[in-house]
Amino acid sequence: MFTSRASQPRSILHIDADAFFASVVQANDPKLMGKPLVVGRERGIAVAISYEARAFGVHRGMLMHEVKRACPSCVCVDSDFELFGHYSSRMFEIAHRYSPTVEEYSIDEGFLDLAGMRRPLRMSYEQIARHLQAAVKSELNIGVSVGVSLTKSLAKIASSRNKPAGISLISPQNIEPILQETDIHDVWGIGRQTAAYLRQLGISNAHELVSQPEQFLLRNRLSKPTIQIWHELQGRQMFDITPNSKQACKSISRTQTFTPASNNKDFLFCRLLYHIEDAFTRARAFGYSASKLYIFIKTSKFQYRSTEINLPQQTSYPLLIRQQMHAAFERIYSSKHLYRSAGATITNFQKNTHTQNSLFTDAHKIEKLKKIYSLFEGRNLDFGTLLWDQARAKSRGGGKRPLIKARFF
DNA sequence: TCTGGGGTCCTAGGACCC
DNA sequence: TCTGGGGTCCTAGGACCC
Repeated sequence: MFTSRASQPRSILHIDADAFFASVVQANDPKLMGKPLVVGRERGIAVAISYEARAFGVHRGMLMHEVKRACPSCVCVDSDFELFGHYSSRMFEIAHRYSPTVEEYSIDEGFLDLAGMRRPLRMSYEQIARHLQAAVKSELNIGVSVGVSLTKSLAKIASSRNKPAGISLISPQNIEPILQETDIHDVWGIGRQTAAYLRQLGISNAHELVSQPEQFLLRNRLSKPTIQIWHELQGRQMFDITPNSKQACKSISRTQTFTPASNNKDFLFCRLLYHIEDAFTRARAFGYSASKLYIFIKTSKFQYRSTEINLPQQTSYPLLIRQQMHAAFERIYSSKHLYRSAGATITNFQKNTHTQNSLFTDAHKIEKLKKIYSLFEGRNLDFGTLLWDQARAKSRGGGKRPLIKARFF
């Protein structure tokens, strides 16, 4: 195996599926192969677009009726995340044949550590890339683009150079012209804000960034991630490959936009409760309890008002903490604004090994709550939904018969 | 591009303590 | 009692990613 990897130059491969969702749908239904296709019908906006549809000018975020206008022959389908997940797992299974160290970065892209792999595989890096690409094509019938370079950031640039079905290697010999061709905003981790700031400083491509001395970055107060990227683009590895054993997520969020925007206090609070319940339902499915919540409401001008709630103890049942939730909501709500969405994130998870022994409630009460919750879960209902329905009925003036009479807040 | 949903990580500034 | 300097923790909010 690999003993002294640290002394070897790093070599990282980035694999990125081409139009993944659309490709999977096509691979799964050969009649659709080669046809313009859009995934995401259920939400009314195009989420994934096949290359055939892109040729008609269809792009991400387009409304479905606009898609139909731009490309009448376009086939539109719903997302099928089970199917996508299945193809994703198989793609990463294939990737594991070429390296024991694979990071599943997202459903459709990943990183492989290739250091030390040329000899056991009896292949050059370029051959490894070609074999991997060919294996995915022949076994799954989906196209991937592959980039190989010294760091994750450079490998990302490499894989994006010749999409679709591209293969690209960035070595110390060809690095400079490639960075010159790479717009600063196309560098992984440089978003709109940082790109705009860098342009102000006279930096518009990746090469201009790496040509600056570190002092320049410090003087201009660029953030830690930007400085890490600056190192990465020069071949110095800052971002490790972290093989994910598919375990723990760190937080669970739920949010939804509503129309029209509203400043109805009850309605907003009920939306929050609904999302908190939903997040906890998910957490319970993982066997998690949480001790920190974030709640936020977003104004019609896209400004966030948020706050956090720290619980004295892990919980799986948010009904136990509704006083804290209401107090937190009072901190962020102002009747002066209209709000377009509300959401919640729960975090600081612990695996539930045994039932929580209580500080602020007793075991009997928890057992009772569990029963109530399981009843709701079985019926696809929860307190949040009921409260929301109640608030909606109220805001329509039809609040004669509240679904729940209890005083929650 | 007038903007959906689910994530992760970083930072500035205040509170608090020594 | 007043003051300065520094460390740490917490919170709100940004920025970015897919």
